[in-house]
Amino acid sequence: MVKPKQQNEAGGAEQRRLQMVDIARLAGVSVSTVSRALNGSELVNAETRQRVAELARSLNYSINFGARNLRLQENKTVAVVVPYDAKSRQHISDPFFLSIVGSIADALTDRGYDMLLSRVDAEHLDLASHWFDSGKAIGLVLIGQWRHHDQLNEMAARKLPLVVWGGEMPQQLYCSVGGDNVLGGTLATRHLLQLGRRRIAFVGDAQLPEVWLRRQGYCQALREAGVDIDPSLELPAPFEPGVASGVLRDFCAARRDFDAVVCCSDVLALLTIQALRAAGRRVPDDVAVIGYDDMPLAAYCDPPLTTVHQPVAEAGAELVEALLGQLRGERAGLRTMPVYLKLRASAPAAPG
Amino acid sequence: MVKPKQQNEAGGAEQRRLQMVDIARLAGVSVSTVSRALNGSELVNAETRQRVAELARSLNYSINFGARNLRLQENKTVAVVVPYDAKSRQHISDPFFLSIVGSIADALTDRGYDMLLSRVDAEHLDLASHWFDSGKAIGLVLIGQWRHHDQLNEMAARKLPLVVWGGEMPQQLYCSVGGDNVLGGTLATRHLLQLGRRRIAFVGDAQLPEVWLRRQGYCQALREAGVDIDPSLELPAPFEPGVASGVLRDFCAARRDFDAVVCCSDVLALLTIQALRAAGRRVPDDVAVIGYDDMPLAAYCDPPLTTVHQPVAEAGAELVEALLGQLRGERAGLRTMPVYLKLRASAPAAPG
DNA sequence: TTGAAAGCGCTAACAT
DNA sequence: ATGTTAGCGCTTTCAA
Repeated sequence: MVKPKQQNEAGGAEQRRLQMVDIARLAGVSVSTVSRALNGSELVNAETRQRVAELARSLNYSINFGARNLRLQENKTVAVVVPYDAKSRQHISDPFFLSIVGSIADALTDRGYDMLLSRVDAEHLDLASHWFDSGKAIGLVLIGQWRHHDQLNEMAARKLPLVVWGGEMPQQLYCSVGGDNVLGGTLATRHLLQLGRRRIAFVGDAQLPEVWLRRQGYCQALREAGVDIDPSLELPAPFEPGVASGVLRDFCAARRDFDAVVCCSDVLALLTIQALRAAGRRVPDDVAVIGYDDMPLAAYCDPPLTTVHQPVAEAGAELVEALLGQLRGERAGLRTMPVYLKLRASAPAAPG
Repeated sequence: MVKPKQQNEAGGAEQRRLQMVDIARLAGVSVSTVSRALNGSELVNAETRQRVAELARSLNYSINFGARNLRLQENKTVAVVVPYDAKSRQHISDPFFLSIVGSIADALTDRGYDMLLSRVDAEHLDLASHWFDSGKAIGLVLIGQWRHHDQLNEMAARKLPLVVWGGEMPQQLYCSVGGDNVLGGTLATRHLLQLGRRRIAFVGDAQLPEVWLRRQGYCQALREAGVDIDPSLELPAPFEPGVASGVLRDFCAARRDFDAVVCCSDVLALLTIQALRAAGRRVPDDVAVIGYDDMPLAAYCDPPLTTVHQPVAEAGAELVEALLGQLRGERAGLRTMPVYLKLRASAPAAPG
């Protein structure tokens, strides 16, 4: 026989956690009746139901979900995983990712799900599958594809319930939800062209699918306008401020032959503005700058950022719906959400 | 008899999840042996242990933690709860809170715990106890006290394993971990006084314990310097940018009789700078501004923010240690961590 | 060294 | 309308 250790025996801080059998005894009914009452079953006498419910509430009893889930073979927990760069030991602190997480939290709560939040080395996204394999979560939401489209495809092939925030890539087997990155890149670039700028730099690491797509949009807008694409104006800065800051300063110190910049995040835009000023150039007069994400702070920087607005609030709901759809057995589709350009002072509406 | 529904029968997307009995059958041993092998028990033959472990790994088997926890009466999940303002429907998007959450996530992961993240109405912090009552989490970390010191005290009285990020208040029964708010307020104010400023405004909602303590520090520094405290220079702006922005613009439009501002967050500092500029005043020449938190972006604003640095990275570890200590039965103590002033351009080192 | 069996807290089929 | 009972996947005592 077994006598598992009671949790808090050490400090005696805690009395044994209440369970159904306690409520049953106090109410003078069987455990099944308590279970039924608490689950609002019609099978139990209304008066009894009332009495049991009140007793439970007054004693602060709340059902043991571990046991319930085991019995029911169900689980209402979703793992949300934020990749981080293990090499640079930099944690993702970009406000955009954090906003997305918040938005997912809301969407899950609305639907009665719990959210397990964790980080994973961006080089081993597949380690995230452990949440599912161990039964701790019924599915995964991954924030960003990073450099491992391949791993994500393998995870999908393994039939892992998975949704990724990111862009649509060729040969993609996994379900993704993301903003329209190509459009975002185009809108930003087109606006700068309309301002009369012709030497437009692009800041972002095109190894990342989302950035790669934005770059497509950037190139497309340049071609439309008959402006030559100059690869030397492309700066592969990572999202981490610590690294990007140096890269940008070097670039701005070395070159003055550009009059606008498209950045792949608002934080990068901020860093770019700093670097430009350090190099003695004015924003937006000498160089217009456009960010990406429209983070809450974007309106409050100086100058306020013109930026591509991403639908953060809707994103959480979309991601969660996509995951739950998959669990219902629906085909895992891709979803691209609209984005728009938010005009502010860093690249104003009127030329000059 | 019972036949619980299998999870993914609908789409047929998923095969039955592997369990110990499957491994046992394939390895030609009993379930107990598999259990022992996987837990590295000395009781099982080294060769068998090896074989079972390899089999499990090759099949991507991973133990069902729900069942294990039920059997063992243990749980390695901690709930982290971020309050939000239900009235204004504003979610906390302050980078500082999100950084703290990240730091807690790391600390929990290091110690082998999982993190359940959720939000709660700041008016009903006590609802967070549901995570514990339901057995979903062994304890709670709450980010901020907000206006409900009382509720937190009640939760502690109920013997809920709870740690709160926040300040030390009189009559406090619950365990808190926080930066030294009084010191932070003092350091900021003292620095402004050293710059020769005498009319120093204070921006923050003193109904919140942390802000209240910072205000103590502010008042103390003023008294030290023999400067009168002018209550009309105290502006009770909330942390939500949407609301605070308007309040600050009105204030800066109406008054020019101040030459410095102590803000209770970096976001508030940013908003203050915006409002000052809109009113035609220069930062730091006309008005020096000091923020609070030292969020990652603080160095990259314009001007870069002089701010009170909070020990975010250490905070996660402290919070988690405090919680685990409580679970071990140790006295729930209060912990105040050092802060320091990070000098940047919004209130520079040298006067004038 | 291994297996059989009990039981963690809960739900539901089956009895009454 | 309520009680009895089996069993969800696991660990561990007990027996061999």
